[in-house]
Amino acid sequence: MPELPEVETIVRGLVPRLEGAELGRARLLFPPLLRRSSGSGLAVLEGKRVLGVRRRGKMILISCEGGWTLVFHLKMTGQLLLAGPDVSVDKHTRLIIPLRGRGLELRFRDVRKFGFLCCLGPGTESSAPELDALGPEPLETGGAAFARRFRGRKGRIKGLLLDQRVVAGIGNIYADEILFRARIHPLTPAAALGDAMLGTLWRSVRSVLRGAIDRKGSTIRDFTDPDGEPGDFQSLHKVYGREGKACLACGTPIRRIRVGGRSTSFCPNCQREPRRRRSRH
DNA sequence: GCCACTGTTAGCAT
DNA sequence: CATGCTAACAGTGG
Repeated sequence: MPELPEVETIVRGLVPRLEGAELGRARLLFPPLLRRSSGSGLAVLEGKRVLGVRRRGKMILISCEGGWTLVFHLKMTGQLLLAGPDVSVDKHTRLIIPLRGRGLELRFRDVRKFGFLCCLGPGTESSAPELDALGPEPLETGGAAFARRFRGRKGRIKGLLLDQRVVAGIGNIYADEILFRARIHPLTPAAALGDAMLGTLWRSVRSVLRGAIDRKGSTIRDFTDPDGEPGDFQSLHKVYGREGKACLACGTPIRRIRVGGRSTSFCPNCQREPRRRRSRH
């Protein structure tokens, strides 16, 4: 499930123990994980130090000496874990990179194998399509710039929130929570939202994502931080996973529909149906 | 056993 | 360009 708040939680957990660490020899247990690499795979990393760990959208970027950058995407079930070498390695572990002198390993674990890793050489970071196509960071974008990404667009607002090219980092859970907070129906065409509502949407994006980061993310099934600790924002979800339960604002049963193939939960009273185009008669 | 469902997103058809 | 469906994979629950 890792969306922006979960990925941010992972990055914050990695920073103190990864930055400055020297990488050992990587063991790639599931080679298809490595989607893009310049030259000889991960061998180039051995002996290099980690200079920084940061997040871009839902991706984790680990920059190393020599201008090399590791880019992880966790997709549905990926995890980055810090474990002692004595901790058992299960069948879902896809990559192990020892951290020399720290008694720790960085491990990538991914039950469904959707996740990927890119190992980008010096100067190639901006040419990676995975990064290049991403929209702006929602927590670093002002209200006017945010509104501009949506204003006048014909697509449904939920679909646009999920589109990583429009804005980076929002996934299915937080899209529903954001729309509930903004009191916007998920099927509303973006073009039907005036600047006032786009402002409300922008503030909802920020408060929901910040609140979730404060709670260290949502654990629905298997999300954990690098130490294996779950988040607890799921206890504050207003609509996701609450189909049939009473809306916490008005008591109306939460409904679940499908929008663009994605399960979508909302309150039919708080989030009013967009005006349908009426056929003339 | 079978079927539906799951937090992502790339690719392809319409 | 927009929208909608499927696949990639594995596990869970009815």
